[in-house]
Amino acid sequence: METSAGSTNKRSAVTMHDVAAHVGVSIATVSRALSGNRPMSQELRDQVLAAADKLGYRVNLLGRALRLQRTFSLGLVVPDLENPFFSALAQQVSRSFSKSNIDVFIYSADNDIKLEHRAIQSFLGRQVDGLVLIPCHEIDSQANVLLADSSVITIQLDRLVRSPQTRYVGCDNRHGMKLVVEHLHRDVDLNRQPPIFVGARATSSSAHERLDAFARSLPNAKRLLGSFSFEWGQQAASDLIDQGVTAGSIVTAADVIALGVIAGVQARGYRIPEDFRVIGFDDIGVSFLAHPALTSVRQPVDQMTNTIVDIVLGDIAGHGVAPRNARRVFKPDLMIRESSPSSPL
Amino acid sequence: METSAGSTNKRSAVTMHDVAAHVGVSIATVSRALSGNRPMSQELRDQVLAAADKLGYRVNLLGRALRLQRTFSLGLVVPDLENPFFSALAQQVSRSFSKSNIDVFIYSADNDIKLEHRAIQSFLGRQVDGLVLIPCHEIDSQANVLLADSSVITIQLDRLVRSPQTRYVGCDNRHGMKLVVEHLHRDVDLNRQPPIFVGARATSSSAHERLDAFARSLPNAKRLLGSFSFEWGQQAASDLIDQGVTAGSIVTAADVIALGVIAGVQARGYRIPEDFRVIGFDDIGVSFLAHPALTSVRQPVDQMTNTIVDIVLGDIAGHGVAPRNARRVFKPDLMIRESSPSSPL
DNA sequence: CTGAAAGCGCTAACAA
DNA sequence: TTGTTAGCGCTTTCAG
Repeated sequence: METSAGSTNKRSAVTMHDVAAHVGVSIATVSRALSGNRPMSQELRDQVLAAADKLGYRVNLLGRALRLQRTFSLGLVVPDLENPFFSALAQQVSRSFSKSNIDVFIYSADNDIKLEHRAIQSFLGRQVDGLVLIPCHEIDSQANVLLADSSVITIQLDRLVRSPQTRYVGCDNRHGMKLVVEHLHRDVDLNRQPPIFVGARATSSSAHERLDAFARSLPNAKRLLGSFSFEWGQQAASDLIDQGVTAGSIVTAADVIALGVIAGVQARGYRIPEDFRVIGFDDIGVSFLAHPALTSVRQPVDQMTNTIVDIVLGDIAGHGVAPRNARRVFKPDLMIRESSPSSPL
Repeated sequence: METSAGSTNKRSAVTMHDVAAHVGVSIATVSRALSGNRPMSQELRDQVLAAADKLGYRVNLLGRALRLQRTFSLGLVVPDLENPFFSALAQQVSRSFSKSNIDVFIYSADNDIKLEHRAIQSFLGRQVDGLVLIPCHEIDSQANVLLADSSVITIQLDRLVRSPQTRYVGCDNRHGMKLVVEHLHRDVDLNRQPPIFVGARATSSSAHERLDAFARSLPNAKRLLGSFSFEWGQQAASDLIDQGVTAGSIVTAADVIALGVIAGVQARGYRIPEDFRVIGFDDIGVSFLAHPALTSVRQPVDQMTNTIVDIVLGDIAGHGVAPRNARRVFKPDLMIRESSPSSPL
């Protein structure tokens, strides 16, 4: 009576031995019948298949993997699923692999370097065929990335740890920021709406590069640095207005920040884009929530994730893979919308 | 030269045999030293540990799992990670299990019943210790849920497939809607701002229950049904205004819809809450993006996910688990904010 | 075309 | 305390 009440899950699944016994053949025959890539008599195969179906046989992928030294799986470690950009990326990576025979498993590190380590250890221990990492931190994640890379093909996505010898797929952040700056010079009266940068502290490569590119182009512009969050954008807007700023072209390091800025600006009664222009970065995830619609740098996510598929499948097939230090960086586009239109105001 | 260029990942990992040989003991000793739960001499243990460390040994969890018939893993299948409510749920499930020794792996079904099936097959084949499912579809997912439930402890989260005998953890949608209706009766001039429901077609139990509860309480109210998306909310707002509606209390079936309604209403120049009140459901994910802040029914997500942990750990430990048909439903709260304040306008 | 047997890496029962 | 061995479920030589 101490056993589970009402639970009748069959933990001891039916194995190939059961199927073999049922038909009266060897397990080798069952294996061949199921895999289908060895010559054998059609009627025996049909018999085996029927028996497998009848008994409810399901292959134990652990046994197969142990024998094959392949798991047909990929681990994806993301810093935080509540960040809509990362969840959108995760979704897109999954979707790109769904056309292949590789299963993508997502692990959220919850912005915790220890959990990130645990995720990688777990994936490696489970012998994934590849690993895609969006590192939590530009410095602290380095050891984690190297650990992964030493055991299995690993690709960093979006963010890049300081380390020369690891594969990376991402977008050209500097180019994206260049597009933004060109837009400002071309379409904006910068005397009336001077540029202001609301970014994130440089704890990740994307924060780093976007800030850097902006600062080089517009070294005299005001810069505020916080985190990749809505709250920070909101607060930055509030701070600016408290400082007496009543107009400007606010360039942000991410759409989530831009959404916060918009909310903060509007809450204080200013208009977008008449008083403040707002420009985002990423153009993915929830950026469609912005009102007015957000001018933003669109990352070429499809290209990025398809490239990852190519690299991983290439490595598995074993033919001339991207070298270990390959950096595949794609050029983003600027999507001009209402929050910073292409005409001076 | 046809081998991978520059790739030197060691696919053949170091095993217990290597460690054993290095120290000059049997693999059993290595196993005992590493697991640490068998009596053995301290110095030998230290020796083994040192060797394991030196050689870069990492346990192969496939081998262990095959032997133990346990994987210390849980599969979580979500319909769609781009829906911020589901990604927030996934994050919270992960977080709740991070305190345990169970790893949570997330699989996105991309709202596709075939992919959902593949995810479940993959998890079952990989012998997960448990499965948490947010089914894609109230009807079509039934076979998938039953498949899962027949092999391993499985818990449906948030959405419930039509089937009597499966475990479920969720929130009391009818009670949540009741709180909303009470709020309307108590705080709103319903002659000036009559109730309107903007929901989702009843293809999932949550859509179903929320609609049903609203319709029973306010049978004469206008009802519009679409999907769980921002776009639908936006369009519904637009449609209403096109129909000549200029004021109302818009009750939605989800925050994502509410955000769309807010955008749609504001785009047409109406004010919230003076013209239209807007009330959400879930209060999780990106609902903080709303401006004005969104009055919403808050799901008790912590309670829900902690309950899942209890059920799963209980099942694994084998002591008197929740029966197979257990339904654990938690009462939500109404969070009253600016989009529908507690005073008539 | 089919079967016997080895072995992927691990743990635990049994011996010593 | 330590070693030997069986076996978890599978695929694949190697014989027949």
